[in-house]
Amino acid sequence: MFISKTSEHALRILTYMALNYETQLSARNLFEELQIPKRYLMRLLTDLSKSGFIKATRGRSGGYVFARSLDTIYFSEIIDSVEGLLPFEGCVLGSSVCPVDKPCAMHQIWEKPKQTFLETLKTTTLADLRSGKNIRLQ
Amino acid sequence: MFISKTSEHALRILTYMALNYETQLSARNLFEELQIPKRYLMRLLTDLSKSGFIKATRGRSGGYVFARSLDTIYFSEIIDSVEGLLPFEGCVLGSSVCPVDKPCAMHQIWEKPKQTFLETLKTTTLADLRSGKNIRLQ
DNA sequence: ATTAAATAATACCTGAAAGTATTAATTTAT
DNA sequence: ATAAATTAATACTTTCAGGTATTATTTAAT
Repeated sequence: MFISKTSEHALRILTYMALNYETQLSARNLFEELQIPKRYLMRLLTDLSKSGFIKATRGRSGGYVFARSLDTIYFSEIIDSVEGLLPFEGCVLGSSVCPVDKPCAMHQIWEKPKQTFLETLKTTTLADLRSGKNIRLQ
Repeated sequence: MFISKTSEHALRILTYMALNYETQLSARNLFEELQIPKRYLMRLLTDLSKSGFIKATRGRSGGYVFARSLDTIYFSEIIDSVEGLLPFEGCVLGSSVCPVDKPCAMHQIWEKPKQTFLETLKTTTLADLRSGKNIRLQ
């Protein structure tokens, strides 16, 4: 729950790569480290290439490295590219159930933690993991 | 996402019932108000009966009323009975991926909003909806 | 007694996400 | 040139939450 398994995998892949961004990593390397189902992992890597986060080198000594600077890749963008951020931005009970003029019972309960979560996602980059800089919490 | 559709339905059912707790409501009544798929709604009502939140009266003038006082029913208990609270209490990337001694990349990001959310769930009852008392946000 | 209107139990269906399989394309080492 | 090691594309399979269908049971009005 909370985030899809696919987003979960994507985050694990990219955060691991971020902590080792100097080195090109192959699908095999990542599989050994992350234990994400191999074929699924390979597909996700291709997806992440297409999305422009990483770039692939094919052929015998191929593998993946980041296509962009780490400090430009926000956690929000990663989730957004995989499953979209919209579901996180609406109310827990969905926007149709929770119109602005008559908020649902969960609205207040969810509003604050949601904002905190989204804010952090939108202000934290992969570079923040490396720098050891404390991740901003609110 | 975030909470399952089934929890979503359960919350909508119980919060609506809470705002009308004086009156016995049938599945038909609730269907007309909530537009949850009829047969699914009926099954959920049976589940909520078994869980002890509401009690059913069968037969011609049957329907549902609360089985317990509203101020004893916490939002956390509702979600817990439907899908369990555990997934909400662990880390975003799952506890196997995020061991205590080596927290995952998302751990810090999620920790604070998670606590706020859970705290509110655990301290808010259905009675708080009726009383109009401001729901505690942190 | 019969019928209508309600809940209960249980088995089945469906669509989408997660995961697998197969084959093609690319590159480098030999 | 050939083979080995990699990524790419695409189609297939599996699983499960969400939703349906069917039939049984209970109760009250007539």
